[in-house]
Amino acid sequence: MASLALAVADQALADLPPTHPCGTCPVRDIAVCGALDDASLRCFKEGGPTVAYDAGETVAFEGDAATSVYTLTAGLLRLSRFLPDGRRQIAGFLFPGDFLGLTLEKEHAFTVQAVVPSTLCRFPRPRFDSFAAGQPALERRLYALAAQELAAAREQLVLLGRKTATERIASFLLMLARRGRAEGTAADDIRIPVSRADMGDYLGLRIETVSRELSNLKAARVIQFTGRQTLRLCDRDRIEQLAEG
Amino acid sequence: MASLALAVADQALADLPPTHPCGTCPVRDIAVCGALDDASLRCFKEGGPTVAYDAGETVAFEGDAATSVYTLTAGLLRLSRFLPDGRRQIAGFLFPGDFLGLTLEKEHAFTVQAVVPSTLCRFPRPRFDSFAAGQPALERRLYALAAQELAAAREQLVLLGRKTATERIASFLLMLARRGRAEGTAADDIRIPVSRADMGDYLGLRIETVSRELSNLKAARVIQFTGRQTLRLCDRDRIEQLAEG
DNA sequence: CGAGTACTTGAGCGTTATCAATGCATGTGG
DNA sequence: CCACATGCATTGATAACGCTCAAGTACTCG
Repeated sequence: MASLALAVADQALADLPPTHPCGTCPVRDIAVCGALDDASLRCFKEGGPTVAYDAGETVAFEGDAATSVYTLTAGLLRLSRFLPDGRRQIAGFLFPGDFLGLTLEKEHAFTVQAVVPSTLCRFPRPRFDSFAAGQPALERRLYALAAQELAAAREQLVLLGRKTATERIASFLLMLARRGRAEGTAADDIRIPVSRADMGDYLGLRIETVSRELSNLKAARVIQFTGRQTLRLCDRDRIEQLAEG
Repeated sequence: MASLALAVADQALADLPPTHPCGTCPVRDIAVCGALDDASLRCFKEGGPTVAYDAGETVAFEGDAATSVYTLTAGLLRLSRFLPDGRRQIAGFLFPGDFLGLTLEKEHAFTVQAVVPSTLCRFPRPRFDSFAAGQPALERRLYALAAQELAAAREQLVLLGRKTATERIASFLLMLARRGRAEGTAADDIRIPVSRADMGDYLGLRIETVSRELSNLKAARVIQFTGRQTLRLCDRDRIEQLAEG
């Protein structure tokens, strides 16, 4: 399946001019652009710049006019909302290949920030919309992405509304394990790509609680730290049990 | 805007055979079907039955094969997830005109139940998918709906992850007020269409907490009950302040 | 009018938040 | 190379918010 997609992408790229920016795009086949053939892509990308952000930099503030949409080509972004007194909720993370701009609203509903140095491929929204209108495959892909994000958000609703701190941490680690596996990491090796603070604000917990729960799992020999951001699942059955209550 | 949509719908309906089920559909112009002209609609709906459920009945269980999609024509549905020990989280409610089936997954991710007696317009999924493939307007509408649901789910993430009980209740009441206004109710009159139990499981609170918070708002003269399920906002500024922390 | 269900109110407890201190890397300048 | 600053993570003590358990009240419907 993946190899088929790659083959198709290679085929398409073969016909792109050697200097075309999409020729070296690391997420060419997994991003929305994957819905386009080479001729469309060539036209599509004409003039759209690539932009880079350092760790911590803000791509867009909540309330800003959403004049562009993006594909994340490298790095990691977070979508967050701030309450007036400083409380923060992270609504989700964007990984390479993910699309930023799954909305018809004219303003950003969340603040978008780089967690680590990141690069994005930018498309002015009017251009993107008019282009999409003539490309049913692209629109279908957008729908598929939105449906997928919706499912993920609803899973997170269950976590935030009804799971205990232990269950939240266990669920989060399993989610990372799943993602890591998809990227080819050893099945039980996990890299937590964010700080404890981001983890807490994603899971609806304070940073101290995150730390304590991780320490509990370590003490129970369910996980084993191999670094501050890396760990190994020692007892996958147990952690799956913990994640579901 | 609404009147324009109605005019277009009337135009289209004028050409439908008098006995066509869509002719009397109360949500004809607001549902996904609104993206279709009369000829398409006539063909689209051919043979798809209307189904009815009593309050409390289950339309689909989590894990069931999702063999159909639906438009809710009357009533109210809830999407819920149950944890092994009986905890329940309601991920959302569906109101008349809403679409059930915004996913490409083959199984239902949530249990769907009628909150009050409800009727749905059913479409076998294979038929719906093949039909949609030839109707860009329908696919665009699906994307719009998914994007809208995604935004709503992310708002709810903020509520569940970071808001206090008081803030959750206030936010919920304002949401109902907004919805009521869209349907033409007096601006500050609210009908809570669900039980306290449903309210709690939607807001990540216990039923007792919901009750207590409502009592607090009543004691503070911010709201005034006109019935168990109906109330009036006496101090909208205050409640908006409460909702945002 | 009576039975059953839904909702409200109360008392006490537990999980997680808050406040505070300590630990542990990494980096900088003397 | 070490002293120190800085940023992030861990650990501890205490408190608060919302949960649990229990009783009481008020609808709704036969």
